[in-house]
Amino acid sequence: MADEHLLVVEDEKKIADVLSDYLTQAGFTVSLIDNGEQAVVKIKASAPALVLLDIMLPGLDGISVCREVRKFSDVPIIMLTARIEEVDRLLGLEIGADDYICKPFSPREVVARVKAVLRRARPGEKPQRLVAGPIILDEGIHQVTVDGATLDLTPSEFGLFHVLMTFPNRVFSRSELLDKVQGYRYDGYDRTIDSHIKNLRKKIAQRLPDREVIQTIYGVGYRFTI
Amino acid sequence: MADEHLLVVEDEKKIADVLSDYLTQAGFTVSLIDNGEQAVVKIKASAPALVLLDIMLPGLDGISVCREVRKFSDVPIIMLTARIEEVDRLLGLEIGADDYICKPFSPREVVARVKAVLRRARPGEKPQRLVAGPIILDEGIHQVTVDGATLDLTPSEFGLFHVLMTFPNRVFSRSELLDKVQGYRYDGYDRTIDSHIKNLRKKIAQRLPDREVIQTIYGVGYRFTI
DNA sequence: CTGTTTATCAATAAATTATGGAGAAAATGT
DNA sequence: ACATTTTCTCCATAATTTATTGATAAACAG
Repeated sequence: MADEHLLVVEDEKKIADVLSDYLTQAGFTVSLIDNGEQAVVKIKASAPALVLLDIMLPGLDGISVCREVRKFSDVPIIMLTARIEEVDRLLGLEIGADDYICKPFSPREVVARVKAVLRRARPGEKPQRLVAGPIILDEGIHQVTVDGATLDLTPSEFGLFHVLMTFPNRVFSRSELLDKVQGYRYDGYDRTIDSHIKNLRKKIAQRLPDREVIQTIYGVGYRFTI
Repeated sequence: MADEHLLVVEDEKKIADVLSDYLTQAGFTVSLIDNGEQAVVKIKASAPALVLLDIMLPGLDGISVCREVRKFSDVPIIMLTARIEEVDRLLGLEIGADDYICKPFSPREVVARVKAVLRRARPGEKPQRLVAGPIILDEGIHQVTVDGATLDLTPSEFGLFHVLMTFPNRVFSRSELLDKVQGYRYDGYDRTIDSHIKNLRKKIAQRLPDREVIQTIYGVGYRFTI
């Protein structure tokens, strides 16, 4: 098995360690996170192959984490729940997870499910690349290239550009962009987006000096155009 | 956003007020109820578009309210809970809520979730494009095109044209147009609209020289005709 | 013809966005 | 755990865009 990187989000250290042990032994590389906020950040930054996500977490709960993540990534997510009845309810909430495992689970089962989900996720992969003229945004490797040259973007810049590129021509308001990029459990200053846009524009302009790829719609927001 | 009516069931006045403020600002109409019994009656009577329901209530608690309501209505319900652990418990109870938000929550999050639930609940979204002959107004990309050529409109011009185009042939008075476009100001000078109409006409005329798309009804106002 | 309504113009006011930079926060390396 | 680096957020202010207004001319209705 190729060396694939998994992220386990679990606050009970004992469970986390057991999972980590078995998964490592199965040939995966495993990172542990014990809270929701960090999980979202980590997923955005490290783009794991799969996430094992406990529902009960301190701070941002698993359901919210899942929702957040789905705003910027299709990474496979397996939810860990305390009781079987929960699964039905979860399915109704459309949170976008790929599988559910109930506690108490056998490590063997977890490994099997992880492999199953990975197998399922691999072939018909969703468009992990957004292409617009000379610009290519590759979700998988978390990288943007212009005419083949890589742009060195920060996480926020990447997230922002990703949202904009998913809907070319569509205008996004600042608060929409804030929501999509950082999640809505956040009270931020609209104008922070301006700063990121400024830096993003500067980096893009290094490679595409003549074109204004990100346009300002006065009184409304920003949009991306090829 | 269409003017939609929400019901907030919350006994802590401070929280209720904050919620009301933010939701109102987001364009919703909000009613407040501070106890469960009245909530059920109110929901039956006023058929709100969505209910925000605190779990801890004097008298009939939120869970019971939710169950009651589900006997006669599918109105979307978002539960407000004090602790994340409660959500796990609630998920098992199958009370029929559409989403859960834990305190303390940011108003931004609440607004976002309300919109998300409404979006999900809404069957077919409204057409986001208005078409009239060669003229297309696209709300999503905030753009008006005439025969494929883009018009560069200011926010007021766009808003004005949007209102006019929603009801072709209907005459709008100046104060009506002022209200629809800016919503908040009373002290506005009717004749301001004239200026905007002038500029709008000029921009449209560049692409449609022969037709008078915006007509003046002397002593009444303006109307849009194909 | 006369009073009223609308059109146009351009100066000024108001609102929005751009930008640079400082300090905070977060991530990273040791 | 600590120091270093990177990134994020926010603020002040400059630059830009849009809105408003009043004056005046033109069009309209009776």
